[in-house]
Amino acid sequence: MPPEALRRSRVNDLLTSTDLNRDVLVKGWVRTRRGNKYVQFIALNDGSCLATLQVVADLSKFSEESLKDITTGASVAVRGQLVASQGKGQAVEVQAEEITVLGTADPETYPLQKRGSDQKGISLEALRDIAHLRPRTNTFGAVLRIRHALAFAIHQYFNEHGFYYVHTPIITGSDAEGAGQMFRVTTLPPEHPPRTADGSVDFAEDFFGKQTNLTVSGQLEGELAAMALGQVYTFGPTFRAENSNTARHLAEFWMVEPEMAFYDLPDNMDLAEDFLQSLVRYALQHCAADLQFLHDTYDKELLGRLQFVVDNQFQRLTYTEAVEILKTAKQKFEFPVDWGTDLQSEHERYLVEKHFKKPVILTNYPKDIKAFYMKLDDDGRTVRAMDVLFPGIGEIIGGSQREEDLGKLEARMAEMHVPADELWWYLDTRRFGTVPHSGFGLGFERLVLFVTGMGNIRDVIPFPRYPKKAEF
RNA sequence: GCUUCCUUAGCUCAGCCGGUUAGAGCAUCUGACUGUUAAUCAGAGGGUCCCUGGUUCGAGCCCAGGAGGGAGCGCCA
Repeated sequence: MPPEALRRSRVNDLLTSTDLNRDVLVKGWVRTRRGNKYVQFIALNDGSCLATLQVVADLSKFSEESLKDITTGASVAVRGQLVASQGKGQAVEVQAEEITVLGTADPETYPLQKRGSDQKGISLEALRDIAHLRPRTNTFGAVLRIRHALAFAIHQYFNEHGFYYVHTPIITGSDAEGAGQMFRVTTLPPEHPPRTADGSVDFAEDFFGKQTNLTVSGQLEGELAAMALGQVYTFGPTFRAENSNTARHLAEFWMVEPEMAFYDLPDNMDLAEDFLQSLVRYALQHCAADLQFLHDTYDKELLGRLQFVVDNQFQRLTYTEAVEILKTAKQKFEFPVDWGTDLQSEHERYLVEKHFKKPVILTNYPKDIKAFYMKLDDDGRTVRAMDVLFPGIGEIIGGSQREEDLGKLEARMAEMHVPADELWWYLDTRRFGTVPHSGFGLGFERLVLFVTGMGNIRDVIPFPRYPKKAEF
């Protein structure tokens, strides 16, 4: 077969191949090159897996000069024989016949040189400054493959359970969704915007003829779709203009929001629990090598923790019961626990990591600390809210049964100063054929954070956006 | 936004009580070595000590302001 006819093989396929002693073509990026003047070894990675393929260059076939540009980070195409490895450490290797350098990487300026024998490489913080190159590291390759697998598993889960994927708008005309500060979307000139008679900016002149923002949630539109399709979900970008500086917040993140007609709160909890367990199980089954690497490198309890979540039921209890546990806890808290105030993250951590030692679903929060659309309990004091709390992450899911009674919903909106006239279309769902329904929001990066065991949410999204950072 | 810590070579970090010419490991470069495995061995090059100002005979070190980053908290997913 002439070399031109050879199809490129992926590194992952070659490493697992038992079809040896054949011509192969591989292309990828050089991780390291080592050897002597007689034989050189090139570790080649193409992103198809964590491992590298060993390419052997016999110096009787290659001049030292021709290998000079094969440095860490360079891209190459290799044609050669796939053979059983002569050395230890790998089953197969490629005896190179021909190596073409596709792109060089100047060793003096390419920042991702191999790690030293002291094991100290470039820190995760330093890698954030070169986020355009960090996918080439073992860590970010593993994280991005796991991130992909989880996104795929989400679509697969919902598809298999009769949910429809709906696309809710990114630009929204209402700022009444109540989930935090919003980013304004405008085409008005920032220097001299048109003004109304009273001097304020005249948004009637703006692109949409009104003030518009980036969405903070697709939930309200998701509810509209659920009132026709039954079970739906959204999976899209979400924007919060909060000045949040933590390892668990981003200004731009991806959120999964299922919304189900005819689901009450227990149905909602059942779905959330099965959903999360299925996703973690999927990652364990399909990302074993990448997870093992992250386990060995960063977090020796990662695999045990993931398996535990899959194997054990989540602990369900009401907010009121949680407050009782916290009040009698021997642990000293910085903030006092009082019925009616929201739990601090130290309280949530105690419940999850110390008291129950498993994921917790807290329900029936006081109505005054939750959103207007949550269904009021019969006692009139609490609402049918649920927060799923995970170890190390805190709140990974927030959801509720929605208030389906028009009168009660309007009363809650009035109480909480939510402008009902702007949400006339939302209220129409309660006006025409209203049904009990529920839903929740899963922070996708928080899921990736949990599954990868990474410590900072900025390291589980390719190009993180947070206060003072929109590079790349 | 608040609290707190940090910023010294490409990277990870030392740097004593304020005292001569700024230190290590890794990386890079050069050389050696017939199958390496984070190769090994020998040598070399590499510095705006984050910035600005101040104190001092003398500042990487002390003081003030600024910038950037980490961790914790709040907001939440």
